[in-house]
Amino acid sequence: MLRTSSAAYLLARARTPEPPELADIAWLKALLPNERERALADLKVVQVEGGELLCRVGRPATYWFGVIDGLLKMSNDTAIGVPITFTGIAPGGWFGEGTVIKREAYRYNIQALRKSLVAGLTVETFHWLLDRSIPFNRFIVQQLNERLGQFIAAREIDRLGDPDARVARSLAALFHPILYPNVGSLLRITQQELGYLVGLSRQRVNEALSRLGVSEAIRVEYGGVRVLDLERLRGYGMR
DNA sequence: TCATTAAATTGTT
DNA sequence: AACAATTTAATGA
Repeated sequence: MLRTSSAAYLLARARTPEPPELADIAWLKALLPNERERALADLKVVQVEGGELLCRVGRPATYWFGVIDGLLKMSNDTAIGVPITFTGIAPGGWFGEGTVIKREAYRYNIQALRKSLVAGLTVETFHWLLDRSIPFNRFIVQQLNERLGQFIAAREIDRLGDPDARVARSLAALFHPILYPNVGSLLRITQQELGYLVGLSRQRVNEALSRLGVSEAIRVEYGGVRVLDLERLRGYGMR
């Protein structure tokens, strides 16, 4: 039961965003009043159900997306059909700027792991801001820089043999304060969802989380994980 | 608002 | 993969 969403469909369902949802968009606050006004007018917010695809490989990029609430995953289908997950995208995270800048087609699938609120800025407005706003450019540069760091870290995670360490580092990535500023100290994610992201069974994730809890790096809660010590989580299993 | 019931999530085998 | 226990969400008085 996998529903797909065309850009037109998303647009048709979009509603005008309300202040509480937009209050947490970091880059909006840095804009000049007239630029912010235009961005606000262009922003669309849609609710997507768990399992829905926001963008598909090959579709032309029409929006730059941001997660208001919920959890998404970025993945790709390999030649043999086994999808590989690149990363999860948590509240406050924005993505797709690489593709939007080049005016190309999406190179990955973005799927909602559960019901989520997603904001979209059109390519036109994105470029309009890129052409005149220095704060906006700063945000984008920082965004690209941080994400590069995260992808390099992800390569290391893949090579880690210890499942506990993989869960720890993947979790730490989702608590990245710059890429996902609105996660806070409590990340709403089920152990099943975390299993999808890390590529482990739910049982193994459960086991890993228990140990991370014992080490005081996190506290396992119903339907989520609370970070007690982000540094400890990042360095779990290293010596 | 409260009690009951269904659904989701977790911990364990 | 299956099970029971626990927590949350939904429902209706």
